[in-house]
Amino acid sequence: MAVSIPRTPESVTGKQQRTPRAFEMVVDHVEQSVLQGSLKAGDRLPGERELVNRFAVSRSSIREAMRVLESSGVISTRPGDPRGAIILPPTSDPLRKLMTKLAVFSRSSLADLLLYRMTLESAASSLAASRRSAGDLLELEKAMARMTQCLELGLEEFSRADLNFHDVVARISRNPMIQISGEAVRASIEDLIKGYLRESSEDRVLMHRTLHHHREVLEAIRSQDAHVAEHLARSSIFEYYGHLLGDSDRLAVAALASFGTPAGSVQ
Amino acid sequence: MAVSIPRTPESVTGKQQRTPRAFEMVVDHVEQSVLQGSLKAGDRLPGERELVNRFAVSRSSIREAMRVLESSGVISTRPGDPRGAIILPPTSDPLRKLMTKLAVFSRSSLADLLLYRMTLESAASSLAASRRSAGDLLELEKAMARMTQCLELGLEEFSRADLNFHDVVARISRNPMIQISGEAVRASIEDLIKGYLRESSEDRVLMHRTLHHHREVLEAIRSQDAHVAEHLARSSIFEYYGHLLGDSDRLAVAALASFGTPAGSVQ
DNA sequence: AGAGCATTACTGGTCTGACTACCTGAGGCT
DNA sequence: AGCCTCAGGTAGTCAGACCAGTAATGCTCT
Repeated sequence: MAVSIPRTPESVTGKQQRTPRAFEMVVDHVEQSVLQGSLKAGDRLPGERELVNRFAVSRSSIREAMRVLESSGVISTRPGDPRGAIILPPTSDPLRKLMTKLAVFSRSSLADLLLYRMTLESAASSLAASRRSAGDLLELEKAMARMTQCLELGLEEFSRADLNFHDVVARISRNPMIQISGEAVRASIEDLIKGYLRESSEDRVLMHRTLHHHREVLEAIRSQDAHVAEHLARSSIFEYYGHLLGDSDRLAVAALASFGTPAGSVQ
Repeated sequence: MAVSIPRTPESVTGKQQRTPRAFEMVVDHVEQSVLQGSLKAGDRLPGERELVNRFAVSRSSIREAMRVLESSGVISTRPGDPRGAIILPPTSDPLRKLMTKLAVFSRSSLADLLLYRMTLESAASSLAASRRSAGDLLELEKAMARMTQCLELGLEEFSRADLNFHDVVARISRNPMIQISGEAVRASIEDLIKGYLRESSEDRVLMHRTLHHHREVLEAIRSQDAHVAEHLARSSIFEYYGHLLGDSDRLAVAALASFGTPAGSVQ
């Protein structure tokens, strides 16, 4: 009998890839199951000890797999829960964390994130205008009302209500990717400028102007004017955050913001 | 003496958050170290057994932390390496993977993905027009040339060259987020329509029309006309993939594609 | 001395078995 | 019905062991 068989016939491929680790098998299998629909959001994974039997690996390996799946937002675990890990619906949370991390590590500027966000918000507004139902309009009005209430509570509360408005618009766009990416970049920007936003005498002016912009966006969505909604969304973000940018960055962001300006109408 | 102290004074915040787990301490500590610069790319972490001493947790917990850090691209490990895990330079790789996963898990329709992609590509083209250098133009020409060569090699090869062109444009936009999201959604779309693209007698027409569109985009970037570049990018994607959509979807996508049409110019 | 090679002393990857704190659901109580 | 208790099983954690693999050490040969 052959004594020493090369682990894999990679001598052929030439691509020296490492021996797959035990936990990777488990991760791949679960991800594939979610992908193929045999595991849906809300479903439960068997307990760790049961997974040990199914995959024929030790509990350590199972647990390492759980950590990886958890960190990419596929599952969630709770100590003591006899029902096992739960499959999560796709959310923006892990994306947000990675985005923030990358933004900080690579020193990518606030301008980069704002450009990305303007792109997404304007698309969301455009789609929302095309697809909004009567009920959606009510939700938007509610979000507007919340912003109005927060006028008195300071910039921080107001910002929260502001973000909520954008969340609603993104939801109405009915495009999961735009929605999730939007949530992630909004949160990431918040993480980054936390602290930069200090009390200022101009806060009231900024908040009122923002409120006005949002009202315009809402009306564009109401009248299902996708193009106007798209344009307004861009400029409104620029108006809100532009003052945080350096001169050169501001110029670049303004250029993108100006796109779609209806010839000789809104300003 | 008090007998039973609440684990944390969260009774105040009301925000019932779970007891931090052992491996999370390790993850946070390493991430903070990288963030604060005390750990730079290329540095080595101590071996797992040494980390057990430093953090006073078991090796299992250390290993779970390693898996999390690995999956978010902070470190890389190799079996048997006596120098310990290595700190990786920040890359967009994990973000791209997560985004791709999200695109697949969210079960977005082709129309959803196309809308998302049109949004990103147009933003990338706009920025590329604003920021392109002379060298960038050369790269774009090279990508164009490759597409021209692939005219003879069939739709599959041509599509690859097409995607490459978009990659180059995205790179020139110099916005990491737009670039990464673009890569992810392009890959997802390819996965989704793989197989749907079958040989057709109209392939040559499609390819030539696409080539023409890309030439227009390139010229807009050359003349630094951001608005035209943005518009052309949208419509060119629609032209390329539109025939794969159902009627209602096609209408919605066309609506977004039409945004920014310069009044009474192109077409 | 310097190049090449076997050895050695670790490493990461995996497994086992144990303990604790905790959650859930069943059954009994009011 | 609603509340409480409690048993069973769970995730989280730990200690200890083994294996396959790496790289630096020290040795040999030239």
